[in-house]
Amino acid sequence: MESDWSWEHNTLINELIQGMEVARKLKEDLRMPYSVDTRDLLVQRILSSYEKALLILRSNASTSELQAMSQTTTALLPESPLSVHGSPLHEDADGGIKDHKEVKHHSKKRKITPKWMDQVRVSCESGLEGPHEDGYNWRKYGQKDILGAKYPRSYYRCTFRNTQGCWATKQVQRSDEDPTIFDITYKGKHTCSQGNNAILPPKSANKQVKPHSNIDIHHAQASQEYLAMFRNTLSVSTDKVDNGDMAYPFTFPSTSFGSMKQENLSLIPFALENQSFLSDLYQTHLLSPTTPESNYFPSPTFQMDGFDGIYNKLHSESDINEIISTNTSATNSPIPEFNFSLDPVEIDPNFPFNTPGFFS
DNA sequence: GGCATTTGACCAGC
DNA sequence: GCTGGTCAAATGCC
Repeated sequence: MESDWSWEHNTLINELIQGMEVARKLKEDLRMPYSVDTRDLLVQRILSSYEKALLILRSNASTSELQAMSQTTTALLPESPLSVHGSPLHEDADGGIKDHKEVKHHSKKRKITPKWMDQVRVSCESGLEGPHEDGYNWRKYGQKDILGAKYPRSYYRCTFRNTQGCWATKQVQRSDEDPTIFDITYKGKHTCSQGNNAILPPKSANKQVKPHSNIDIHHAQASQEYLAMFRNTLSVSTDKVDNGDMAYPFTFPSTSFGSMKQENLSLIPFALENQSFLSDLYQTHLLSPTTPESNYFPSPTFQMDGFDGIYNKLHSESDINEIISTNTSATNSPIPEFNFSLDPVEIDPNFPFNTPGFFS
């Protein structure tokens, strides 16, 4: 009980601190000839922090529910170990917020589905292709016109459903507002061999996936999902649990994620966003707009397990919301346009850079 | 031929 | 009765 309150308390404090930090940053920006976009971004972040803080204060939800809410964004990863039962955060179909909910299974037609679901938003710069490359092999089994929706909803299930009994499914719904955005709802965990993969499967041909035994399954899946989602210059955001679609502008490099080298570093913003000093570090050292693309990620040692290490540090809703609440800023340039403020860095001198998993 | 996709039908929940 | 989710036959592709 006490720990429950402690968790809420810490989350609340974190949100308020974050809001304060961003407000301070905005204040600095107001003295500089920064773009309106940058200021909008900062304002959005401030509002987001305070909304979340208020939500915590107002919420009648149990601590576990709040924690579940906090973890919602980690569930950007379809394979995140999330299990939320009957959270009041989930509205019905009319409410539109269905990030997680218990899936009933008492129908012959509607087969048994695992007890968690997850929803992510994926936008594709091309606007033409669906976000079907998420690292798993899916087989489309249906398509339905949804009432009130401009575009039909597609239903996919794991290719290995029959061979390996994998009951993971996903639904893909193109957004009415922005056809380049797809709402993807994942249901069920992959119990097939894909679920154990740490290595992104090749985009080509046989689609066979080789297992990787050394990486924790969830993080492996997480990494894989991230990689796959961004492989085609996708930007991803989760639906805000509390207030719709506010997103922070962010664009990813139009480079292939097929090899887990420097390109993978573009995942880092997700992990760093909420760690202000890390965020600043990233923004300054890795994302300088004047820096050629090849120099975006100057540290060749900044690799995937480093990301995992950072990913491990993410626990609160703000962590993840900051990380994945992104928006597409599509450009035709091969060099991504990062709508971040590039402020001077204030690196915590006590930060343990030698922490295992950080600069590995 | 094998596999994936399409699409109309079926079923259960509301 | 309407709607969403799933099934399964038909079809297409490699």
